[in-house]
Amino acid sequence: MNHRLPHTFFQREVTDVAPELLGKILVRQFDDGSVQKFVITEVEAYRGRDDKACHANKGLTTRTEVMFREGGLVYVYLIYGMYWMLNIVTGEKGDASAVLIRGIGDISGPGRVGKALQLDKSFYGEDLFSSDRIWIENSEQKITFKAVPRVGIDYAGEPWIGKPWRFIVKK
DNA sequence: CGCAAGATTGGC
DNA sequence: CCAATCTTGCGT
Repeated sequence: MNHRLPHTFFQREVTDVAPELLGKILVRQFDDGSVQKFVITEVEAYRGRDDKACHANKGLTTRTEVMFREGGLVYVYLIYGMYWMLNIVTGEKGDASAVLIRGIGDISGPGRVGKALQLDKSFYGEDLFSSDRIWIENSEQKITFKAVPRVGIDYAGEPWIGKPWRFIVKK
């Protein structure tokens, strides 16, 4: 029997949480009551204020405010005016770290993930343990993964570009 | 208050 | 290779 991951699972080092999320089950219950479950297949870690590729590196702003809270919350934002990125806040309060969900089930690409889950700004700050719309369930499924550099962050410069913080499930 | 750019995608 | 489309953050 699956059960939701507790807050303590997320309140750890983001580089530990990210790979462990692979193989876990992302559950979305839509407004009409239907439920869809997806296996998490690809994630990226964004590690707090020091990480120049992380939105929180510019300090606390209206947009990143939720990342500065405790792990276990949802951080969503609109990119390029059309794609909702789904992130999970990790670490202790003030860590400002998060995991970007880049792939679930057969869907690959963070923009398509947001589209499939029908995300919008109302998910900002959603609590993964108490929400009745979106949460993550544990899984005993054993998976193997590979770690490679993140994409789309050339502006961050080294050493951040080289960090192998993009985790992908191996088939 | 105006403007440039973004953790992307898909179409030409 | 570039447009779509809109919020945020920073400069004027």
